Parts: sequence; C-alpha cells; structure tokens
Amino acid sequence: MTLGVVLQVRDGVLQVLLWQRARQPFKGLWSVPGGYLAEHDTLEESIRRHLAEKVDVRELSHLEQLETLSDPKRSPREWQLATAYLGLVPSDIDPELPGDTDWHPVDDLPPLAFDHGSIVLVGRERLRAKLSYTNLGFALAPDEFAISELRDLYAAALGHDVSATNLQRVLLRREVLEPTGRQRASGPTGGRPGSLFRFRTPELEITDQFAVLRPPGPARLPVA
Amino acid sequence: MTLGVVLQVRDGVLQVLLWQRARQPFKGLWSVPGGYLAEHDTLEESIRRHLAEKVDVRELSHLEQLETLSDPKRSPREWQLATAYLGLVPSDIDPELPGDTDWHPVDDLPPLAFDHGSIVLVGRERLRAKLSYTNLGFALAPDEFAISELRDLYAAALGHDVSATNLQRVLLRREVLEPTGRQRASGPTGGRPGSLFRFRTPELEITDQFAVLRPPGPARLPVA
DNA sequence: TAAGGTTTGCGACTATGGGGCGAAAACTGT
DNA sequence: ACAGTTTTCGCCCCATAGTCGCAAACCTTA
Repeated sequence: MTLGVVLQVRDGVLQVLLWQRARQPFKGLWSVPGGYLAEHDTLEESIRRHLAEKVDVRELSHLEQLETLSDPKRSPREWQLATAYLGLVPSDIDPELPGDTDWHPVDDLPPLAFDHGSIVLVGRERLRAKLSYTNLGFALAPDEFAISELRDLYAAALGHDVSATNLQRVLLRREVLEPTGRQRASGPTGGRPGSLFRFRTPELEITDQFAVLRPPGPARLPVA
Repeated sequence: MTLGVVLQVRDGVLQVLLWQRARQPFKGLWSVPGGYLAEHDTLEESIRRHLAEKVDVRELSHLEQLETLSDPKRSPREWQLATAYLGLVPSDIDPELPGDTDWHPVDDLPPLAFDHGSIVLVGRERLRAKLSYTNLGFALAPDEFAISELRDLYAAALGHDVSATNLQRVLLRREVLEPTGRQRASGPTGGRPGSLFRFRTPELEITDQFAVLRPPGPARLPVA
C-alpha cells in the first residue's frame, strides 16, 4: 500500500494532514492518508489517487518517495508493505477537507495508528534536509513572497530561527531566488513594505553539489 | 522483489556485483542480484538472503534502502515492484563468487537487464552523496588505512581527485577519523610510510547536520 | 506636518573553514 | 652519501556565512 505524509506550514507551524480512522484496527486514532495499490498502478499514481480523496491533488507542489516499510509487525493483522511519500502544499492555499480529515502540528502529534508517527518524522527530516541543499523552498511558498515571509516558512519547517539577511543573500547567490520588481502591499502593522521575490525554477533541483542550510553553530565541509 | 546494488572499490575503480542471467527474459544479460520476497519477510532480510547466494553477506559493511521501483513496464512480462538496496564491501576483502557472478566497473557497464542500469547509477549517486556528509567512508575502507589509501578510495567512489591533505584535515576535524599510532609497512616504491588511521564509529552517522565533500570549485552554504 | 513606532534593506566587519602550496621529514635503493 | 618518493605539516589565501547597526520606507497619531 501507499502512504502520504502531506506537509504544509499553517499559522507559522509545520503541520501534517491526518484523518481519523473509522474502522478497526486503531479505530478512532489519527493516521496518515493512503491505501491499497491497484493492479498495474505506479506507486506514485496510487498515492495521488488516495490523496485525492482528502485534498485537491493539483495543490500538491511536490511529491517524492520516502521509503518502503516492511516490518512484519507494523500492522497487527496482516503482513503488509507500505511505501511512504512526502507531499508538500504551498502556504497560501487552504484546501477543503472532508470531515474526518484535519491538519496537526508535526511537533505536537496525537497518538497515531500503526507506525505512522515515525513516518511523519521521516518526512519532516527529509524536508529539512532538502531545504538545505535544494530549492525545495518553492514547494512551501506562494508564487511571490517577501523575504520575511520566506524566512518564517523556513523557520517553521526547520524548527529554528533563520536570519532573513542571510537567507536572502544565500538564495540570491545560488540564483534560486529572483526579484519580481513588485513589492508587498503595505503591512497591517505598518513598516516598510518588503519587495517580492519568486523562485526561479518550480522544478526541484540540487543547488550546488551539496549546499547547506544549517542551524546555528560552526562547521561545514568539503574537500577537493 | 528486492534488488541489491553491491559496490566495492577494486583496483582503484568503483565496481558493482553483477550476475549473468541464465533464463529469459533478458537471458545472457548481466543484472543486479536479488529475487522474490518471501512471506512475512522484511525487505532487508529478503535482500540479505538473496545476496547470500552470491557473496558472504557478513562481508557487507553497509546496507541501506535506495528506492522502490514500480513502473508497470519495467518488467516485460509481469507487473512487479522492486525495492533496491545499496550494499558496500570494504576494499580489503575479496569475496569468493559463483561462476555466473563478477565485478564490473560502474563507469563501464555492459548492457543490463530490466532497469538495472539506472538502479546502479542511483546507488552510485547515493554513495557519493553520503560520502560527503556522513562517515560512510568506513564502509569502503579496511579497519586501518593510510590517508593516501583512503584518498584513493574516495577518489574512485567520487569520480574526481581528492586532496589527501584536505581529506585528513576535514575528517579529523569532524572527529570521524582517529590515528592508531601505528604506521604502514614501508611502501614497495619507497617513500615515507604513512601513519595508519581508523574510523571512530563503524555505524553510520551524520557527521554534522549536513557537511559536505565537494568536487572542486567554490560554494558552500548555511543560514542561521 | 511632525513625531514615534515598525519593518525592511543594505553595507561593513568578523569569524570560520576549505584549498593550495611548498618545505621538511621519513624511507628505499643505488 | 645522494637521489628519488611519499607523507606530513604549517602557512597563507579566499570564499562565504554570521552579526550588527543604521538608514530607508511606510503607517498611525498628534
């Protein structure tokens, strides 16, 4: 079967899409959306199909395979394999959800069915890693955004503060960011309106060989 | 089913373990070892079992999951999923192989069955990436080694020259390398004998958050 | 219009760590 | 001894990230 860890930054917090199980096993517990694989289906087609029951799949800005789980004890009743996917939704859209489905902060999860708790964490770590050395940020952000908005998205996803100054410099130097010329409608709290940027390529690409967005503290490292 | 991309640096070149198919489809073509999944088996148990038919599995210094392939057309006859694993063998051992099995340089592969050609490349890229920001080098190297030996292993795996000076400095600073005090028996070509080092932890660990071993050229990058 | 508060933009300075280079050290063999 | 090799180590350079602080731009209120 396939499972989808769908993440979005909502209200400044990284959240994951969960639905509440209507049947045994784990009836009533929250779990990650997904379902069985149809004959002659691609895994990606499968997860897209199952996610479509919960959200508009066209709103997924990114989808990639995480890993395949195979522990015989991961499901109490039957022996089943599950391939997990990571899906991302830009922060500016608010999909309609069925009644049994809702967003939950990744750092404050309810008890989850099966091994879904650890799967969500795997998804979060993958996102954090890729934010560092790819332009995956585009998948979290709207088409256009001010640097401070982007900083808040990164901070929520990475789980630590991010300097707007450095973020701008780094992303501009990598040429993954591009000014649009426009600027943001003046903020409600007053203050100077920030100019708007966009990501240069909506497709995922490795920025350099292995660049990095790190938490504070020293240490990097190469070798020619 | 499960597939294993088993890599080793042999004769200064990164090579992959292949066997020649005895039956259709793709009879006579080389392919990556693997086989069907037994009921209630873990994927890792499965690939270990299948690899055991080709090499002594105890000689695998590392084994990790790569990805799960699901393209309906990847096998001409049946619809089959395959989960690929990456296995590594230290350079100082030379496993006995069955007659249908042999090593092939990754950069000079014969035509491969199914999609095995691309799977091998995925394995190679994973190895290259992880050499950069983990201590995965331990899985390619003997227990003890001189820096110049390690440099040659890295160079073969990465596909570009590596500076022994920088490699030593970087790995020592990361504290993944440790001097043993001993030194190498003097080389056959003369020259100063190099002192021997070992990796501090045989288990895989992420050295910093995301450190890097890069090809030449400038560019790194963080953001606090 | 002016003053105060807030947010953004930007330049200057600092610190860290990788890259390169060359000299010295340690061996072998002639 | 001396020449040839390989390793080791220190030194300097430079690219880039981190920090700081001030000026600019905008809103609100007086």
